[in-house]
Amino acid sequence: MSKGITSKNEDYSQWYNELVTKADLAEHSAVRGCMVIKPYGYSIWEKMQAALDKMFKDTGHSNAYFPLFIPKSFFSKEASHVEGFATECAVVTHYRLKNDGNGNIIVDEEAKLEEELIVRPTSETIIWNTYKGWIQSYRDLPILVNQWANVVRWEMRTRLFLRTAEFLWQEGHTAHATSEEAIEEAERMLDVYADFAENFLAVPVVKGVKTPNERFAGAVETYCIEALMQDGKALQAGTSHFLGQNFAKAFDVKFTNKEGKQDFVWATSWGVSTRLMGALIMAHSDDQGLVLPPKLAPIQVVIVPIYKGDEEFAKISGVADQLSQALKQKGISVKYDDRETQRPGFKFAEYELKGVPVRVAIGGRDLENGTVELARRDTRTKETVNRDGLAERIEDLLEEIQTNIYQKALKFREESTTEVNSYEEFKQVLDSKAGFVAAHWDGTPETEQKIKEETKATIRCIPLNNKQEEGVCIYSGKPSTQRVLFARAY
RNA sequence: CGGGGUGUAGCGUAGCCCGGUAUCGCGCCACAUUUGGGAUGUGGAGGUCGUAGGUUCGAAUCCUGCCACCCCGACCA
Repeated sequence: MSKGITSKNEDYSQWYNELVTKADLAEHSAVRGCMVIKPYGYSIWEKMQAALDKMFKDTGHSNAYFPLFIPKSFFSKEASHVEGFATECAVVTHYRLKNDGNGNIIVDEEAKLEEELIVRPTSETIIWNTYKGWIQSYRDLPILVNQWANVVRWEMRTRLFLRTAEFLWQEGHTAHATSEEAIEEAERMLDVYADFAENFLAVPVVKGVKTPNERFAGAVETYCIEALMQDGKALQAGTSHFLGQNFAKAFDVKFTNKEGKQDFVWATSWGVSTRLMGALIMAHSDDQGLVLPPKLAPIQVVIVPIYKGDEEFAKISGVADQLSQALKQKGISVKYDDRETQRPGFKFAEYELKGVPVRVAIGGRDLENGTVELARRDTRTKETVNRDGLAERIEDLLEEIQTNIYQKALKFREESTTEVNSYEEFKQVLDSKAGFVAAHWDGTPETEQKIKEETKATIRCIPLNNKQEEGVCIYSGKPSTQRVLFARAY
């Protein structure tokens, strides 16, 4: 491993790519657009899963699993849905290989599937086909199901975690008796995502709704959380959709309501993906490597011994083991790095690269003084502290770090959000400081499209509970009642 | 998918124009000395030059196809 990584100011993209590979999060695989998530990266994802899964369960949802393959005919049942996904679907056409006689393995043309199968890009169709059999009466509702799965979207251009051809995610799919209840569900799950982003990822997000242009294919309304990365580009971190009766109508899912009348079922779907890993990396990390929020760090505390000779090493290990035990009792994950093959400085650099929030170094002087050197990753500061009450102190420090990196990200977002009142100003801000640009918009898809073509900026969302104010559209000059958030986005 | 670029040991590279089986650094292995911010010395191992063909007495080098990655566009979580 070479020393250091590219500075993020020098080349943000390269900084990101190097960070992902050098911090051992993921690497490219032999398959185009697909990544291998390495153990360290996967353990962060597992922590995200655990936290989210609990939040889903706490809001009444259960996990289930639906097939990877979807009959092609299911797709054509919802017009806008098929339009949205058609261009990026992997299709299974055959079910057997054979030897061609020359030692080559080829597709057996005789083993052609009668109906081709789509590798799911999302599961609405297979799930609504299934729900049809589950729902007869209002008494069967609501259905509150989530699945953890992989999906495939044949992307032209991929980036580790941010956009890969195959990615991991969760997708919630719920069915309700009324429109109100479904909207409430979509909003509830948006709140769950925002809560997760802010309290676990330590990434502040804006909750909002998408414009029709940016809406999910098949949705009536798409809610989203938008985060801002350190390069001033926005990242959609999660979406929650109110699907209306679109899928119920496409798959003929009706129920008998309390009045004894037939009605179509109301639906939602919502998801977050391994893209959150990208958000996590780009929101906090620096030129020394990852900065992980303690709540998602696989290793929260690392202990590094600094010793001369076996005897001192043994004594330090004794102190380290004691501290490890005390920390573990508090539910803090700790690693004592007693490798004799690496020197302390090397270890310091390595754990900084991997984003371990707290480092404890114990040396000969500490043995004499009853102290340790306590270093925090977020500020890269260190101090010598007494061993008494150290576990408690570290417990507090972890919380402080969690709060600090959130506050830092929040401050950055606030400084990177600019209100503009003219198109000139709009373009100037986009090019000079980027970030979110709050501007009046006339509400038409045409204007949004023009602005996108001319500036690469899209409307990230119309914030929920947005302040209403009189104004004129920066592009068309037509009247507008509120500002929307524009940004260049991932 | 269109334009541009790259692919040589685990990583980063020289060599390619002008064909003669490969350079350097880091890392790796052994031993010794070291250990409070990426150690030093000595010795050693490791390469079908992305891949498949072609030209040639001979290909990392020339030609063609394919694969992958990076940057820019269109598309998208």
